[in-house]
Amino acid sequence: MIRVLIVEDEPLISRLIEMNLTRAGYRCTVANDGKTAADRIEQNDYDLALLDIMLPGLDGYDLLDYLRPQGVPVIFITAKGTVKDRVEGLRRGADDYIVKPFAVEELLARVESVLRRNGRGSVMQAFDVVLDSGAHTVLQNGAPVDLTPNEFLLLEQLMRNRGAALYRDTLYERVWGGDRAETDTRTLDLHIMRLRRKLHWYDHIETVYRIGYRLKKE
Amino acid sequence: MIRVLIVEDEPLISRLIEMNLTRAGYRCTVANDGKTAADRIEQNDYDLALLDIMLPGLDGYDLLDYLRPQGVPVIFITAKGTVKDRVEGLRRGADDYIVKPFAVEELLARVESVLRRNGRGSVMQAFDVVLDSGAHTVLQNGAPVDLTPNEFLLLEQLMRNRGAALYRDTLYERVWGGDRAETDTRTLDLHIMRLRRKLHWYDHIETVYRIGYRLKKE
DNA sequence: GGGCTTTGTATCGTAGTTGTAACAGCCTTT
DNA sequence: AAAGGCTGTTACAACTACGATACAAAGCCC
Repeated sequence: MIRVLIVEDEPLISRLIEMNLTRAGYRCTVANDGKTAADRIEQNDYDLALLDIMLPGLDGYDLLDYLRPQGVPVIFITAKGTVKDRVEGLRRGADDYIVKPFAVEELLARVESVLRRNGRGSVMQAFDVVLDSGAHTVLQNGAPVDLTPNEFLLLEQLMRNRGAALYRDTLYERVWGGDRAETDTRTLDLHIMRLRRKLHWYDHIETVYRIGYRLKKE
Repeated sequence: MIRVLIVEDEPLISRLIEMNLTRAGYRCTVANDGKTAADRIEQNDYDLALLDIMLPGLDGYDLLDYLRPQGVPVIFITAKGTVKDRVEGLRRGADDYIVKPFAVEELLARVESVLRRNGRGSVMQAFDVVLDSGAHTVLQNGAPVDLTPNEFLLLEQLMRNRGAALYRDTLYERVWGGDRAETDTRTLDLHIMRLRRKLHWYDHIETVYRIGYRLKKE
């Protein structure tokens, strides 16, 4: 279980973050000001902290000083996306920053990326496979499976959206990058085939004709 | 149940949208201005928001900033169909836009398309059949039914507009694409037949002579 | 640079899907 | 009741999409 501390004085924002991270499988704690945040930090171990810079009482920079010695990675949340703020945050040792307003995808991506860099990630399971996005490992029945980077990304997408039919476009976009608009190549099919072969998941990964692919539920 | 937030200050328009979406099976909430919309957003989870850009108080762009972080897809409703507005809306992260005045069919089509792209398929039920547009599956008495893509789309249309007689033109347009203006082929009848046969729905799908087809209500 | 892995294109075969043609039967109007 | 248009059904041929293999290009690690 990955514990995340959210320090943010705007309830609207903190609730958004909490909701989305909780839904993504993280355990969240929210603090509205620097003082209570410091208390929480003293009493608990966190795997990640999201800090608003501008806070009543102790500000984000102060909290960073508490957290860094503990080895807790920090992502700053800042309203002003000025270069100055950004540089200042990173200079002081933040792992990343995110500018309000932000897209939820971006938030999740950064959280995951930071956790990954720090050796922590979310763990997903489907059938006989356990995928650890932090450690970048895939185990099948406890035995490691050797996947290439793209195969890993593809599997991650399928597992993250288990049961849903994912459109070819969507998969191309999420695995190969947003600029890619290919629908006429066999690349995706090829990678699906390689996944099926490596995992012996010929039945578990279902083809949805003319739509895309879907990871069986159950 | 799919929840849709409609933010629109012209009662005539908002009522029109609400009526049609409600009839199509969505649960709607209407807000007349940006402030109340923000309140609603805070207190509820929505699966989709339809935002008029020009609003008293907070405008559509402001609301977009609240909604995007939550992962709520957004469709802008704009009076001015200028290229500039469209681009601006999409650039800021809207999923789609629709220009006033609009056809109801277009509205429904865009709503559906956006929901689908965002993986929020609706689950509909009629008689012994459950259709999940997200997973792209159809179950009859719990057993999966194998439908081809066009059969699936056709069934989806019938179920979404249960009880209403759908014109042949309308069905052609929604299933086969808007550019198609064929009324002289047997294609639609053929697909209706295939649906009736696969689902044993000889009575449930009714023929409306000279008009089109209708899915029986009860 | 050499050998390895990874990736993507080209290609072919196959399975699944689709629509037209053709005809039979039905509905409605006159 | 007859005529004329509409719909139901079948069969088949064209078409599209996917699975699979081989191979070449690109990246990577010594």
